Formats: sequence, C-alpha cells, structure tokens
Amino acid sequence: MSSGTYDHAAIEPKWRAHWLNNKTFKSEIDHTKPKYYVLDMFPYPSGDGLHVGHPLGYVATDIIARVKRMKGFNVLHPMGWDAFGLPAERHAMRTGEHPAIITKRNCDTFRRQLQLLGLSYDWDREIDTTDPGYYKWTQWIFQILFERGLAYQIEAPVNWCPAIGTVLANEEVKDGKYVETGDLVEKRLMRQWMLKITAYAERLLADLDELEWPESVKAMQREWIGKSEGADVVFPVAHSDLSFMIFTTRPDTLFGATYCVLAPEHPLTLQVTTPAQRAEVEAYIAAASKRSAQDRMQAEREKTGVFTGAYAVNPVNGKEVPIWTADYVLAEYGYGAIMAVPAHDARDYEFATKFGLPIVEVVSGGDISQAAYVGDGLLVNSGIIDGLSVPDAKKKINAWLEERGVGRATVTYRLRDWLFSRQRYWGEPIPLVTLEDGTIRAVPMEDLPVMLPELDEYKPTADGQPPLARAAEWVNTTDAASGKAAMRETNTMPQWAGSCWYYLRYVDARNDKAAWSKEAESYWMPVDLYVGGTEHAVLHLLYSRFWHKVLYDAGFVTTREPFTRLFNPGKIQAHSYRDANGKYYFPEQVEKRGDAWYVKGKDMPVETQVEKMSKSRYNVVNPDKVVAELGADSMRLYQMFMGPLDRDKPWTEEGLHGIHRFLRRVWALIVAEDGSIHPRIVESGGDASMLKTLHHTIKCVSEDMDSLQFNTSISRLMEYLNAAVKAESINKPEIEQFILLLAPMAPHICEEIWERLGHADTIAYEPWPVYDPALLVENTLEVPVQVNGKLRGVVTVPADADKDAILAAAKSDAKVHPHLDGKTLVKEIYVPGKMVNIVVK
RNA sequence: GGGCGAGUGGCGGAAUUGGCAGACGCGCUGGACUUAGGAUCCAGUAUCGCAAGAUGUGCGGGUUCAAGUCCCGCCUCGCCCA
Repeated sequence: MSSGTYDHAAIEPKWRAHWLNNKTFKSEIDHTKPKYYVLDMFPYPSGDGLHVGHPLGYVATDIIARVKRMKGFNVLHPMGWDAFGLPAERHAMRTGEHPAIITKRNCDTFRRQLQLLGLSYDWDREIDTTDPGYYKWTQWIFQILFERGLAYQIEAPVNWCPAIGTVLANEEVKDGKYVETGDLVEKRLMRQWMLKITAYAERLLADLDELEWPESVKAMQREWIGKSEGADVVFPVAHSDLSFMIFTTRPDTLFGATYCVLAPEHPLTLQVTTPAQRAEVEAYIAAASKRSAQDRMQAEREKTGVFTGAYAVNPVNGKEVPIWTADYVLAEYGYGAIMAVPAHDARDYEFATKFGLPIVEVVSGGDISQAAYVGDGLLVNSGIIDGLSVPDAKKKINAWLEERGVGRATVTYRLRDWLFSRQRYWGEPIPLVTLEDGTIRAVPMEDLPVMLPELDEYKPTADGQPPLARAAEWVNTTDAASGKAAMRETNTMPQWAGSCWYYLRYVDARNDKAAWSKEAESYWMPVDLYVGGTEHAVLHLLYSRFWHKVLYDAGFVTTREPFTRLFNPGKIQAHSYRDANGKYYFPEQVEKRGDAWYVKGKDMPVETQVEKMSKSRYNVVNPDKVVAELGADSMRLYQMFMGPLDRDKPWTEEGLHGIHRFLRRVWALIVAEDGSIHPRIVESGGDASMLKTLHHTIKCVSEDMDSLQFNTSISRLMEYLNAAVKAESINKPEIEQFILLLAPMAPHICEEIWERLGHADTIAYEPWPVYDPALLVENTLEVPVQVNGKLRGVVTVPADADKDAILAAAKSDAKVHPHLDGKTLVKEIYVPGKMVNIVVK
C-alpha cells in the first residue's frame, strides 16, 4: 500500500476526502483562542469554470489560514457564490432553462474545482446569494436602508443599455459603453430606486485613513468620492436683473477673475447674448452639442469659445468682466458656469492667451508671463485679502461673501447616489409594495423573503416593463398592514447587493432567525485580511463600506469598517497568439519555425505576446488539467513561486515542472523506493550542520510568510532541500520541522509524509516551528574586502575579532595585497560584520 | 496634464538600515546512468576576454569610502484620474 514514488494522483484525493469527511477545517466560536478572519472575494460562478488565474488569491489566503491555525488562531475561512447576475439570465433567455438550475450547476463546478486545490474552507459556511435563505437577509438590509430614508425613488435620466434591456449604474458605464460587455448605453428617463450613499460621503472618505489598504486603492476611493471644498459665488449680469451661480475651488483668486464662461448648454447663454453676437453663439452651441463630454474635457484639445457680448459683475470689486461661452465648461459639472482666473488655472490660462483676455496675478510665487501658477503663495492685487496665504484668503473671502449674501463656502462631492434598481429577472426582488394611492410600504419581516416568481420568459415586457411584470399574480398582492390591494415592485437589485454584506453572513451562515447573531459578529468581525482583485477597488468595496456603516448606525454591527487589511493579487498572464487579422489561436494551434511563430501547417504568421489570461484570448490554462497531471500541490506552490503576489506574471509550463521536481525531491529525501522512511532519516546523530540550516530556514520562512512573500519562502525551502540532499543523514525531528514549514503551501504531500513519519493526526493543527536565535550565532565571519570600493577578496575571521585584527587580515590577504602595494593608505572603513573597505591612492 | 506603481541575465525573479548584484527556479551547455528520455543525478551558465582583468541593475548627472537602493533631470511600460 505504501508506494515509494511520489504519486500525487493517489495522495491528493486521499487527503481531500480526509479533510472533508473529518470536517478538519470547521470553525466554531472559541473565546479561548484569538480569532483570525481571512476572506477571499467570492466569485461569480460563470459557466466556463475556473482558469488558473482565478484561484491565485485563494491559494494565498489558504496558506495564511493554514499558517494561522498552526500558530494557534481560531481561523474563519469561508467561501461562497456571488451567483445573481446577467450571464445566467442571458443563458436562460437563450435556452429557457431556469437561471437557478444554471446557477446550481455552475456552483457545483466551481466548488469541485476549488476543492480539487485542497483549499481549507469551512464548507459548512458556504453561501449562495441566490438562495432565498440568503437573499431574505439582503432584503432585510434593504428595508433598514428604506426605513432610514436612504432609499428613494426618482424619475431620472438613466443609463439604459438596449442590448441587455436594463439600466446601469454610473459606475458601470464608461465612455458611453457598459464596461463589462462594451454595449452602447443611452440616456433614458425612467423611475428608479436610488440609495443615498452621498449621505455617507464624508465618513467613507475619512475612515479610509484607519485602513491597512494599498494606497492606490485608497486613492481611487478618494478620487471617486471626489471631495472638493470651495465656494458658490453669485455673479450678476451687468445692466440686467439676471445673475448666475458659479462654483470655484479657489475663491481666494476672485480678484483675478478676468472673465466668466457659461457652458454652451447653460440656460443663460443665449439669454445674455447680445444681438450682434447671436449668430456666432448659436453656431457655437450647435457645434458643441455634437461633441462628447470626454472629448470636450481633453486637456490637450485646442480651446474654443465665443464672446456673448455680455458682461458680468465681479462681486468682490464691482468690475465688469466679459461673459464667454466655451465647451471646456460642462453643464453637468457644478453649475455649468465658471469664473475664469487665467493667472492661476491652466485651462483658463490657455483660453485667455488664445483670445487675448487679461491675465491678472493674485497669488505671488509664479511667473504668469510663462504659465498659470497653481501653487501656494501670498495674495496680491486682492484688496481685503492682500498679503494672506491661500488657505487664509479662502477663509476670509468665504466669510466676506456670506456676510453680503453673494456666496458661501461649500463642499461638493463627485460621488453620486447609487442607482440601485435593475430591470432584470435574476436578482433580489426589492421588498416593497405600492398601494393604489401611491403609498410605498415595506413588506414586513415575517413575509420575507419576497421570492422570485416563476416566469415563462425572462425578457422585459413589450411595453418596456421589467421581466417581473410578467408575473401578474405575483405583482398583484395585498399590503400586509392595511389589507389593501397593492402592487409589488418589479425592479430587482443590482448584483452588488448580495456582495455588500456576505462577509457578515459567513460569521453565522446557518442562522435562520437572524442574518447573524450579535455573538458571532462581535467574535469574528472585522475581516482581518481581505484578498481580491483591483477591479473591485471602487465599486464593491465602496458599496459594502456604505452598507456596513448603515448597519453600524443601526446597531447591527460593532465595527465601523468591515475590512481591516486589503490585498490585491496580480493577474496571471500567458502567451497568446494572434494573426494579422486579430484572430487568436490556441497554443496547440501554432508552431515555432526558426524565430517566428506560425499557424500549424500553414503559412500564416502569428504574433506572440504575454497577456492577461482570459478565455477571449485563447490562452487559459485549466486547473483540472494541471491538477491531474502534476497535482494540486505543484500548482499551488508554483503559483506562489512565480513572483511577488501583487504583481502580474506569466504562467509557464516549464516553471510548473520545476516546482513539481522540487516536490519529488522532497518526497525522495524522506521516502525510500520501497515506501519506507529513507535510511538517511535518523532518530538522532544526524548531520549536525543541518540543525543550523533548519533554524535559519524557520526564521526566513516565518518572516516571509508574515509579509505574504511566498516566493522567497519557497526559495528558502529549496535551499534547505539542496543542503539536505547533500547531508549524510538528518535527524527525524528536524525533517519534521521542515515538513511543517512546507505544509501550508503543499498540504497534501505534507499530510502524507507526516502520516508516514508516524503521526496519527492531521498536520493542520501542529504548532508552527519556532527558531532558536542561539543556533543562528556564527562563530566565524566571512568579511568581504574592498579596495577603493571594488571587491578584491573575502577573509574569514573569528566572530569576536576586533577591527584591527580584521583590517590586518584583510590587508595581508593574498588577493587584496597586490591592490595595496605601493599605494598610500587614505582611509580604512570597517562596518562590523559586513564589510571592509580600504581606500588608497 | 496629474497621481500611483514598475523597469535587474535568454526568462520569472532575489538583494534588512546604502555594504559581496544576480539567491531560488526555469531555460540552455557539457557529462553520468540509460534501449529510450518531457525521468534522475553531477558540473557550468550576467557580459566582454585565453587569462589577468574590465564592464554591468532603463538613460544622464550628483552625494558617498561604498548606490539596484539616496538626491536632481529624463525615457519607457502599466493602472487610476482628468
């Protein structure tokens, strides 16, 4: 039964079954242990299954979870499915198969694939956002939002995507296209549910400071929230009763405003235009309407604009300044009108230079004859604020404006409220009903979940109503409180809803009385380490922070933030092959001839490049195949060995084989060909030098693991192995320590070896090795010797040798001496334990 | 245009506070064992050079006894924002 060769295909299924059957990784609240909550961003279970790029982060968190268990932590490490979403619904439209069936099949595939990797999830906590037992609580949270006045309806121009028949959130649209599919998006007026995330803008911004997140992600969130402090200022139009409001972030530069600009779409633009300018302005407005906002904002684009003939009065000094219209001012931003301060704004400077408008310096420190000066400095030419710094000037001028009722300090945010309704079938029903008189009522708690009705068709109705409107019996209901006839809400929630709070469900996943218990929440929360891709840097992470804060305010959670530490793994790339027409080929369809690549058997050359692994690029590697051929341990270890976890890096078959070779050598070190423990493993009296090597390895591996540097951890283990295969014999307790170090990364092979070494219990909860600093003390030092900064030799000296002795040894060294001969000694530098440098002339 | 990150052998990548550049692995070269090798083992492998030696971390300067690492000025790539 005990095979002597490393047979991953026998070992891995054995241990996977062992872990599942024994519920090795089941976690329960245990107040005697410190907790550690390590979470992966759960996947959308697509029909394509996983490629090797997907589980990169899962492998990393699994290693962390396993190390933490060995270090005595009570680890919560769950997995689930973010299973609502468009692909299943589209598949349903094509095939008529119910999305729930498709979803279940996909989840089964994903679960099987993840289990194949030996990931140590507590599968008893598995969740599925499409399970009514889960979305019941998603609806419950929606009602908390509704009751707190954070959900409201508007009739609003929305991003309508005709290709998929639904609206999209602003965040899902870029350059007029749906970011996921590239389908065109148009504006359409519709009734929509909104969530008032803007009410939390300031807290979402401020609390970023306390998080251990990558700075880049924090920066993205800050930019997305887009706080800007400034002032609203009223500019009257000269010789008329009209006036317009502008927003500026630089009220301190008001005295430098030498003209104003109204957006072409601004309602006053035509109104203020003088008859003489009318034709020109009208033509300009017509031309501007054809350009996209994106195009108009392009900084590089040549500025255009037209004088309206009218003047505005600068409220701070009564001066009349010309009013222009120009398309670099957008109607949607601020008030669609600006005061232009060419001396201190680059765009205004360019515009003023082009059209010969005056440029007046009001902040000293730059050279406005050359360029706009946007830095700090003392105010000049500015009446009451002369001599002040920029921040002081802002304060004083804001107060001045407010006193006179011509302006006030304001804070604006780029963040907009969250458009929360979708005209889709496969999402959580919004648990509200509308009475005949228009009153909107929440469905009471005891009637949740509002289940999705069965439908024959998943398309919107002919008159453009959401698919749920097809279920007439379901839509027509009664209000529980009044007994009156009522209509159900037919919009569903966006896919983000389920993922906004799933980390809370995991803490108490099987609770059918509440979304989670207070005890479980206060024990497990917050998430200590959250790992997932940067594609969620803004949306998912901002939305869930928002819900979390609402739940915090409502008293349901005890932490202000859900995710203490965030880590973004890089992407796995692979070679892709593409011909001149842009068509991709699978690696097995191409061949190398000389230095160039061609389609196999044809004269069609292909370009090869390293790109992100994806189905559309024909370069995915299937983990099932890798596991079958080389084993899950090889795959896990290779993924961690490829390079730093947060960097993009290319997958290579050869690298994978190299790691597999390492595992075979580990096996062969310990297991003899007949399956017994190799005779080099001895109870005592083994090679003494290996003890020091072991403790050095423990130190390095432990430190590297703490900082998620798995690639160097593995290098250290390889170095130990290289030393071990050269050793005559190794003490068994030492080799056991080595196996413990390897176990979190390659758990199957280590469990097997652990068992063969005579242990009955799983290795998963064995204590993590601790190094003995005393064993790392060297009694001799190898000191490199430089002459004039160039390495000339290395001397070996006793560790306690003093400076003079080391310098003497250095100077007399056979390789060093010739470089000193006949030269004048200038300086001698000895860095204790590190280096000698002798400077000569 | 702004912000963040990156740039080191043929390749992926190592390198506490400035202190032996290229750990570890891949690939490659040579050898051993083999009927065979996508197995295993041994040796070598930054570049130029027979060697001594010289050069070398995107480019150009600088600080320092000493720079991949610090400073100044650039270039290229990636992401985010405009």
